[in-house]
Amino acid sequence: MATRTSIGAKRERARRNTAESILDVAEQLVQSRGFNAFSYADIANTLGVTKASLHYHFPGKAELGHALLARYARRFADALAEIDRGRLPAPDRLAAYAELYATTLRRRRMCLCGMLAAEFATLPKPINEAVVAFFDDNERWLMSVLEQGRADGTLEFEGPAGDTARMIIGSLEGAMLVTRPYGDVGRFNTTVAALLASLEPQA
Amino acid sequence: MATRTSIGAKRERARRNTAESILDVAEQLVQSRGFNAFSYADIANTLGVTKASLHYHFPGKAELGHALLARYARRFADALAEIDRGRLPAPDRLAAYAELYATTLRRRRMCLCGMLAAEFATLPKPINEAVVAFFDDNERWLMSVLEQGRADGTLEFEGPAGDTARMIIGSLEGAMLVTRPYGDVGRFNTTVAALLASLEPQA
DNA sequence: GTCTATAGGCAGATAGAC
DNA sequence: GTCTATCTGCCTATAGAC
Repeated sequence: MATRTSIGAKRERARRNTAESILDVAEQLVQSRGFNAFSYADIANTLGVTKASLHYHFPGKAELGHALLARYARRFADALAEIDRGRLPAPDRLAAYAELYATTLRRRRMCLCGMLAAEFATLPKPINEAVVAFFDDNERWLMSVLEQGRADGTLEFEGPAGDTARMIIGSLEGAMLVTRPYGDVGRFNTTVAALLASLEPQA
Repeated sequence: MATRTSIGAKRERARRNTAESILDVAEQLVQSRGFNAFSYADIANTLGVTKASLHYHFPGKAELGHALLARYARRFADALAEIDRGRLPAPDRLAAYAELYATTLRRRRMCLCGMLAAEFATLPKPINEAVVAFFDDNERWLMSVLEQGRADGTLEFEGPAGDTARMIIGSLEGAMLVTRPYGDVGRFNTTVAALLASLEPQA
């Protein structure tokens, strides 16, 4: 049968590249405008193809969104793994983590999951579940950094590490959210500096 | 001429009440679903009137949104004035401020301006300007509380009060944003507790 | 003030040719 | 894989009767 597994490797690569291009454009649109504020027509016009063509790669908007989120979560996990690879002290890992957000903001984008969290009440269930999973992953990673930092004395905070992890995620997402209307990254940076400083051990 | 000033006071009141009801429903929809995810049809169905009737009170969605924001900002300012009226110590004022957010969250809503900040790139200019003005107002109020607290020794923080004010706004907005997918207000409360504790003078 | 009726556009989606 | 053509439905908005 003429399934995808039987088509040539070259074509398969082309198909994947098209799909990736679609996700690239969709990602930019969702992160800057929101899931409910972009259409297949937007992507089609940007790429110079028709809407029908997009439906070949992603049957519907829900599937596109889910694929988008899966890729985003994978990349984010890779970025965290890359930070870990450096074997940096805990405070430096936190700074590197915050820098991931700053980079997104400099591209005038909101965190994908922060945007989707705002639209949560209107999204398909699979997308919602992936959003929660994303935050859970972030929380776990931060918890381990925080606990390590507290153990070796490079970080200082009270209560469960999970609470502080949640506070960090919330603060970074919120700083992004409020900063974007001002278009001023400095606004974000001062908040991050204050946040990281509050976790430093008292002299 | 048959302007609004010439109609009876009774009718004028009825008109205002209808307009208020429309704003009530719109507010609920925007805060839970977003400006781009509700329609005149949603409001009309909820109130049991037709879409055309809504257009009598608010010519278009942009005007409705602007009126909504104006009312919200006015009420928020009133709430802040009410907090000031109590002449509480600075830390208590901050707690009361955070409680405004908590109340919104308990009603399963996002801060109106936090939601609109997410959708910023897609909104009419007048709405965007009102969103920025709202955050500016909040920042000013927090600044004065923070400075007063630092002066009388009830609060402790480093750097300009404006930076800490921005951090507080961002943290509260972000905590709301991330908490909503979990539907667990406790998540929000732990962040707020940590935030307020970090501003307490060191023992 | 609220209604019916309707315009005009864009959304997401599908069928079928190439 | 991408196209043209088309469907259906919902959107914002308006005209005009009551």
